This record gives sequence, C-alpha cells and structure tokens, in this order.
Amino acid sequence: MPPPEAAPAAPERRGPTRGDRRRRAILDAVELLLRDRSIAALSVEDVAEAAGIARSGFYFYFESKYAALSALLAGVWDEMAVAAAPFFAGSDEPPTAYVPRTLAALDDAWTRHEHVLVAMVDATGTDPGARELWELWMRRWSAGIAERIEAERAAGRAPAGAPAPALAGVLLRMNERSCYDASRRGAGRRDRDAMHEALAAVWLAAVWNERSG
Amino acid sequence: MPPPEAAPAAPERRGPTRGDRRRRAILDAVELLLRDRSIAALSVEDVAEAAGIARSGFYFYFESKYAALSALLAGVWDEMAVAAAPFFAGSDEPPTAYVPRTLAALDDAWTRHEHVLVAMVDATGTDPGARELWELWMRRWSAGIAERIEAERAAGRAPAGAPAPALAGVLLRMNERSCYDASRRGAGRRDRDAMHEALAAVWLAAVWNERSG
DNA sequence: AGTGAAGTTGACACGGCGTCGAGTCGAGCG
DNA sequence: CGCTCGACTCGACGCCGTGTCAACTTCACT
Repeated sequence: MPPPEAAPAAPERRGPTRGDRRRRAILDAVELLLRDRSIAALSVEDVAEAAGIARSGFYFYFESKYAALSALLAGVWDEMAVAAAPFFAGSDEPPTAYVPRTLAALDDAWTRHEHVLVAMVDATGTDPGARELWELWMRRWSAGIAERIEAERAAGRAPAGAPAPALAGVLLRMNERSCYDASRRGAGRRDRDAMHEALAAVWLAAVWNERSG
Repeated sequence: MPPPEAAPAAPERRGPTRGDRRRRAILDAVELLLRDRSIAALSVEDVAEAAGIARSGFYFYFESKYAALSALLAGVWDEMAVAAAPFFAGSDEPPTAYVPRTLAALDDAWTRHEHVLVAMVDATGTDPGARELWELWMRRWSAGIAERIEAERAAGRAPAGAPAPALAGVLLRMNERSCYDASRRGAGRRDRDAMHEALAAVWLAAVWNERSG
C-alpha cells in the first residue's frame, strides 16, 4: 500500500491541468472548512460548494470526505518529519538540549495544521481507511523512535530499561494524544509551554534517566 | 452537570418496572453489538431489534445511540476507580511495587470493558455530548493524579520537576491512548505485558526518578 | 474538423435519523 | 368492576446526506 492518493505515475506534461486545479481546490476547501467545523459536521455538499463544483463532481476526485482528508495529510507528515529530523539524526548535544527543542518544533508543526490533524484523529473513530492510514504512520514513527532509543542505549548514553519498541509506543501515544487534546481545548501559549515542559521531562526521564535543566 | 443519565430522584418503589427492564435491555443490546461492530457501524435500528422493540421506541429511552453509550459508561468508571484506588490512597510500599500493580489492574478493568471504552473514544470524534462526558472524566482523573504527585513531592518521596498538573495530563493521555490502541489492535498477553512494563517504567522515571526493578 | 479522454452534471435510489400522533398497557381509585 | 391517567409502544412520515449513473461538455491533440 504505497502512499495513498499518489497520482498514478504522474504524467507531468505541463503545468497543472484543469483537473489538478480542481483537485487542489477541493483540498483547499476541506482545509478551510475544517477551521470552523468538525469533520463529522462537514458534508460533501459543503465541500463541493466551497470548491465551486457540483456535489457529484466531488466523487470524480475522491471516494469520500475521508479520502480527501487523508490526501490532505500527506504534506503534513512531511513537515512533521522535518521537525523531528534532529531527533532521529542523533546529536552530540546532550538530550536535555535537543529533546525539548525537537518537541517544541513538533508541536509547532502540529499547531500549523491542527485542524487537519484533529479532523484526522476524529476520523479514525469512524472511517476504517482513515484509521489504517493513521496507524501506518504511527507504526513508522514508533519504529523510528525505537531504533533511536536502541542506538542511545548501545552508545551508552541511555541506560537499559523497558523494551524499546513498547517504550517508543507509549511515548508516541503520549505525544499524539497530548497534542490532540491541546488543539481540542484551544490551549494557549502558557498551556502549551507547560505541556512541552512536561513532555520533555517525561522523555528525558524515561529514556535517558535525566532530569531536565 | 451531575452524572448524566442518573434517574431523576429514583422512585425505587418496587422491583424494576417494565420500563426499567426495557432500558436495561437496550443497554445490554448496545454492549453486545459493540463486540463485533464499531459504534459508527451500529444503527439505532440494529439496537432496537436486538432489544426487541421498534426503532422509534428506542428514542423514548435515549436521545441517540451516543447517549445510550454514555449511559453504559457510568458503571465502567466505577470499576476503573476501584482499580486505581491503591494509587490514589498512597502507600507505604515503594512505588516500584504498587505502580506496576495499579497499572496492571487498570488495564485489566479496561480490558473487561474494552468494547464500550473503545466505542466511547471513537464517539468523542463524532458526538459532542460523548466528547464532553469523556473529557469530564479525563479532567477528574488528571486532577487526582496531579494531587497525588504533589503529595509525593511534598513528602519528599518524589523530586521536584515539571508542574504537576501538566505532568499528570500527559501521563494520563499516555495511558488512555495506549490502552485504546492495545484494544484496537487486539493485543495479546505478551503485547500487553510489554506495554505494562513500558508504562510503569515511564511513570516511575517521570514522577519518582526511579528505575523499575 | 474530428476524436477520444478527461471532466461535469442533474436525477435517482437508498439508508439512517428523529418526530409525531394515534394507539395499548396496567396500576390505582371510586 | 370500570374508569382514568401516565407510562410505554408503534407505524408512518419528512428530512438529510450518500454514492452511482448515463448523458453531456470541454479540451488537447491529430
């Protein structure tokens, strides 16, 4: 199952075709509408209207609103990956320096797309396709984190402890749910900063047995 | 907002009335059907049929399938609270002993009702009423945990660290999401044990700066 | 100018929801 | 015993959102 919604072997002749632009308009409409409506409260009709096409035209591009939402997600993951890169690359710095920084960068990327991400998490409770896609990414992240933990342990920078895959899993869930809830309750700066501090403290203590500065 | 769905000042004359029995039958039907269907895939018709009444009769008892699900939750929370009691009471034992035990007991209670709990979490993405109810409980748990952490710190058993409310919040989310995911993927014994170990390690490290035995 | 693929549309059938008014049941009372 | 009133039940209705279809238009390329 390759990255879903990848265009089938992109013709890539010239600038975006009319269809490409329509597709883009639909995606933009979804993102826009999600700013003040939950995915559950969003109908295909709303989206089509906002994109300037007939409702049935929507189905030429996507199977359902959840499929469109999933497509919207592709770009978001890329940004998240960029934010997390320093973590996965390892660092000469002490973790007390780069872990808080990475967590803040991740939350920043999350916040930039929070409407899409919140909608996606909500959708996992309803649409099997959305769930599978989300879980695919969760597994990838989890595997990456586990690898990182094992590398830190192997290098003697982190003490042995709970099996890395399980540890990676629970820490990832913690981040996922914390960010989701922060977006849900419209957390402000103060609130988010406290959350960052707590997240960093947990990661540092659980993986490196470090107290944050 | 008192515990929703509490009968209005229970008449409690004699044995359960016919209405009480019907209500119970509906709740049982929901719980039963959730064993092999998600809440999203469950229609009021299905429930009514399983409960032996007409679909419209359902609405005499509940506003929607989500209201019924929420009602079903009341009893579940009680069991969770019992499982967590040793934690909230504090203990003379070292945390390395009672924390893992409590986490296992909590996951046990979760597992006993996992269909209802998973359905409820799924419902929070769709139904505002379900979300509010769930978040109410999350806030209560979070507050309780924060209080406990502060008590441990005050007693000198736990070192100072991130603000207790934020720390309690992220740790609670970690548990919530980990249990949810374990149920979702039908985790087996081995899988769950590894999760317990990881959860215990994180709690101990983050709150008490302890490595688990 | 002609052709075929890409794109677009309104109309349709379907399924689930929530409500309503007309009814039934059953305990308590005169 | 029969009446009454509130608790309960039901079928029917109107509504809304979904997904599909066949017919039509547009457009890039010969």
